Amino acid sequence: NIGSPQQLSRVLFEELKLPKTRRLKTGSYSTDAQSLEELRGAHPVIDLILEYRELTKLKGTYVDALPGLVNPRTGRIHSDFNQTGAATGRISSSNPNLQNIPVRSELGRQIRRAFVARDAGPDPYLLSADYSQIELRILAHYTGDPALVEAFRRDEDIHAVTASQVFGVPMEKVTPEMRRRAKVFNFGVLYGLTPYGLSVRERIPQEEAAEFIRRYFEKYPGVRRYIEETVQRTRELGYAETIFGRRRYLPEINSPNANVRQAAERAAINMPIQGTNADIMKIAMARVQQEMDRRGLRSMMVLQVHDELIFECPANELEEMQGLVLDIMPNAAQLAVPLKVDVKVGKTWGDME
DNA sequence: TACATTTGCCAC
DNA sequence: AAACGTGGCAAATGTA
Ligand SMILES: Nc1nc2c(ncn2[C@H]2C[C@H](O)[C@@H](COP(=O)(O)OP(=O)(O)OP(=O)(O)O)O2)c(=O)[nH]1
Ligand SMILES: [Mn+2]
Ligand SMILES: [Mn+2]
Repeated sequence: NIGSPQQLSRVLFEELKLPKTRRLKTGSYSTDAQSLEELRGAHPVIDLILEYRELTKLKGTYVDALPGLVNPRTGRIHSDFNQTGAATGRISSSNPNLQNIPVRSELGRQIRRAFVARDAGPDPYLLSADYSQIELRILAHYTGDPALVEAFRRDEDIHAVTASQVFGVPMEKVTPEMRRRAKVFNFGVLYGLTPYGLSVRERIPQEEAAEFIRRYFEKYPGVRRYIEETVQRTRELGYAETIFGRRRYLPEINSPNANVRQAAERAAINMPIQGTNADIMKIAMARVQQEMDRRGLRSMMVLQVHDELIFECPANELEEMQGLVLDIMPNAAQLAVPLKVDVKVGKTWGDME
């Protein structure tokens, strides 16, 4: 059974005697996609296993599961949005989780296309409003770092700048996939990614990884100061907090166990920023809905995906809704840098422009 | 049958 | 996973 990591591991490492991957805490060898990537070329079955994994993941979690969750009365999927779902202040979504609908692979995007506008008037559309580089903007506010602050006042795209530098290509040649990986790098380094971690993820030598991270902190020196001050402050107070005062208690930050303590330190670095994002979003949601009610619009707020709101709108309300979210969302908080929101419109969630 | 744990992976 | 953070879900496996 390819779906059993235990059985798969026995075939790969005992019967086929392929090179051993990293060890899990139980002593077995990992068969996750990251590890299997390294075995590509060692045996033709590896590519097939990776393909099997992608297909069974999408089929099992989404394609098979979602149709059964359509409410027969409304013909719609009704997820739970859990107000206290996350320790940072984020909400979570369950039964089903609509905050992790695929988007990355083309096959995944096909699943997203199943979410369509239908019930808002005679000619309904979906409208999405997503904050641009949101946690980097909050970081700029916290740190006051000159390079970060200047970049956002000039409306630059830091994810793209990082991509251009890390992949050694001019800005015009940065692809969406490169920008996505640069995003992982930007947030990863900010929240404690180590040279070891980066070397494993990007399959580069640890020295090279260390050099990328060194350049990141050299470019944005305020970030290191933020990290050190935040960890120290959390040690003293016993909690981390957002700009708006939301707290997360982290007693483990004073643990004698170094692993436990360091994990708490990374959580402490993350919480004020991820949590402020959540606070801003909650403020924006309340104000947007209030304004929609006040104007008596037929548009509906249907989804929240952490820094993104999705509305189902009649065609004749699209322009007004775009104006409304662009008035309210960027002004939900006044930070040291502007907040920016990207609006897209489409018939399905999978193709929005 | 019910529930917990482990492994893996989707999203932000 | 010691080794970015925050979640939820499926399948296999183990226990009661
Ligand atoms: N720690 C961490 N946070 C992430 C990661 N991916 C997304 N986030 C957080 C930080 C982002 O600012 C926030 C919203 O995600 P988005 O995909 O919308 O990215 P972002 O707004 O930064 O860029 P964008 O301009 O919308 O493409 O979620 C990640 O891999 N690690
Ligand atoms: Mn965003
Ligand atoms: Mn987003």
